[in-house]
Amino acid sequence: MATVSRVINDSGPASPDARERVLRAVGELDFVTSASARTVRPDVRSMTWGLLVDDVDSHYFARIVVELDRAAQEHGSTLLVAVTQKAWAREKHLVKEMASRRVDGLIVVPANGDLSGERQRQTGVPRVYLDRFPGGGIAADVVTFDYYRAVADQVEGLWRRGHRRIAFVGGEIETDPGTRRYAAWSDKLYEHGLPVESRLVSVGHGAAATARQAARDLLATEDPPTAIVTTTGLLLLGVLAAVSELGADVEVAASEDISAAFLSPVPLSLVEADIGQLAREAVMLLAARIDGWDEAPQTRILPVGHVRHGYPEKIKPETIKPATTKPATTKEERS
Amino acid sequence: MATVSRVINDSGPASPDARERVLRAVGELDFVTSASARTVRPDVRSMTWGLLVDDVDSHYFARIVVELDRAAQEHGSTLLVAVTQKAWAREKHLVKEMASRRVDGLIVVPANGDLSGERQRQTGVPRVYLDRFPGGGIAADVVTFDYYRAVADQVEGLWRRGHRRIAFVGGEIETDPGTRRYAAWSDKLYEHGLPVESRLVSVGHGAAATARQAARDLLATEDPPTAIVTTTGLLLLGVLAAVSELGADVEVAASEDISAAFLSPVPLSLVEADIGQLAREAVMLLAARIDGWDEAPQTRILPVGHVRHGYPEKIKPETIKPATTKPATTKEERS
DNA sequence: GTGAAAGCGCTAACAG
DNA sequence: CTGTTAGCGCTTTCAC
Repeated sequence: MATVSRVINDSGPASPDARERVLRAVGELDFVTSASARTVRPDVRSMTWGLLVDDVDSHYFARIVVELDRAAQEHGSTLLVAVTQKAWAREKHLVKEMASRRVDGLIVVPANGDLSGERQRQTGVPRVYLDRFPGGGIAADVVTFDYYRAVADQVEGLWRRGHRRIAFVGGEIETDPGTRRYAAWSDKLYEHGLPVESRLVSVGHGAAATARQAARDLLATEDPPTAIVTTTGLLLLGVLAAVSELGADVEVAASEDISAAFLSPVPLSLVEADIGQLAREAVMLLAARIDGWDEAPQTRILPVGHVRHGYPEKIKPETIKPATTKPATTKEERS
Repeated sequence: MATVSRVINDSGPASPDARERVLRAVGELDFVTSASARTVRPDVRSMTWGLLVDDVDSHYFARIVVELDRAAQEHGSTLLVAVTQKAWAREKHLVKEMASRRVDGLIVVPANGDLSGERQRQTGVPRVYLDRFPGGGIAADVVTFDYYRAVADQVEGLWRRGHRRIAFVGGEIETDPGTRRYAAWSDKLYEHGLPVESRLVSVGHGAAATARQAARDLLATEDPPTAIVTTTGLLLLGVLAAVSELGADVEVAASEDISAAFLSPVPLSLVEADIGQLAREAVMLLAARIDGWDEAPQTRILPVGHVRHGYPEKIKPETIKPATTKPATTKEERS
């Protein structure tokens, strides 16, 4: 038995004859060693990492899976993915499940369902949070993009191009990264003395259909926005559906890239995030933690770029209304 | 020790006192049983299934992951996903890896890299192939959609709407499901006595960019097609990019659904596949195999629906050329 | 260069 | 109801 182990793992001496006999038998029997048995001992690495994703339906998360898989592979580890379906209970369950499988480390896109601090209960497995702050005020390693700056820059751009009524269509703003995006939008408006009116805001959307209805409603008012800032690719599609259906003349900005952006009927500015870099940063951090590195929890906020579609020839200056001369509404009016 | 095991798994008697003490200790220590240790014995089920996907970048595969995850969960198993990156070598490696992790069964979207029959070497793990025939002429359980019929119906529809020059822009046609789609297109054209000219065909595309160029080239000929049949969402985006850039007046059909379909500048007909059903069928089959069911390998070819966008008001009949009166070219002329 | 043996964490079988 | 024990497949240590 010991000889077989030594041959298979190339971990010790074996005579050419023994080696050959072992390898032949392995071939004939299609023998695969049991990772389970090997990792019974708590002191051995399983060379397996776990990734817990929210939901892989979105193109963005799909890319995260692919990039992390590649990064893990480069590191010599296998990545096992499980889907939390945006459910906090399921995330908790899967963390245990992964811990039970003796993964060396865990990369988690937090479900953000329960921020009561419950997340505190860390299992011993090293963990890096991806894309979102885990909430509950817990200190942990986090790698994410600079969504605040991304949205702030977009709003700034819209302002410079003359827009004075800029609406916001977003998802959940009580949890990250919705919080950051919403804050960027409202801070920028406030900074420029623009009214942060509640009728320019529609949030809490989780599907394209409701975002579409929201955009429709926004555009149907008597004083419609000349630009709409939205967040995920999903919501963007909803907004674009409304825009194209009404033939509305607005600019649109969103925080994710979509592959069909070139079909947009209106000027569109999107955020271009280097997901490969996100993955590499997370993997580097995780690998260090697994190796016992125990500095204080790290926060890495990666910069993003912007892409623009349908600029500038499609912009019709006459459709952009001049700035209102009314003073800006007070901060209290924010919804 | 035995009592602890019994309490944790609720698998035998334990006094209220013992139970309470055990549970308290578990809580305090954040104790998680080791799935590795439990599954050292080959006769126990790990209640874990493996899913090997090609590449999760495409929206279509992302949906497969989500649906299978849901189906596995309903069955009481956890799904572990790994990405083969369309590489046959990696698929082989990951099958071993999964087998080593003692998954109860495997759902594989075959990478189709090497059809030399190597795939024959089945490890003992029950396996169901998803979406594509594994190739190499091997007999195995397969669950897939009826891509032949899907494309045949689309071509038939185009014919009925008067199209007589119908091009094909596809991916790899030597392997499934490209083979089936290409065959459907060419069979239908042949059936209607239309020329299956090589200049109406451009295949082998794996990215939107090359499909775009191909569509550009097709549309730039002196006798351009009035309709383009394409396959995946990726290629469709390429084709739509060319169409919208040239302002071409063609109909387009594709075998996948894309969420931005409503933005299409031209009439578009897409295949609508019930991925939930695909997942459920695969899971049902796999569960049966795991339970020892050993009938002959099954092939399930699921029917698909069609969705149409931009019909019928956008169709301008005068742009559709009448049928050529020349006799159809011979079958030999197919490329 | 090889083999015997211990021990990883767990559960099933059995004895008390 | 509880505790002892064997054994799952593997690697490591140690003696030969």
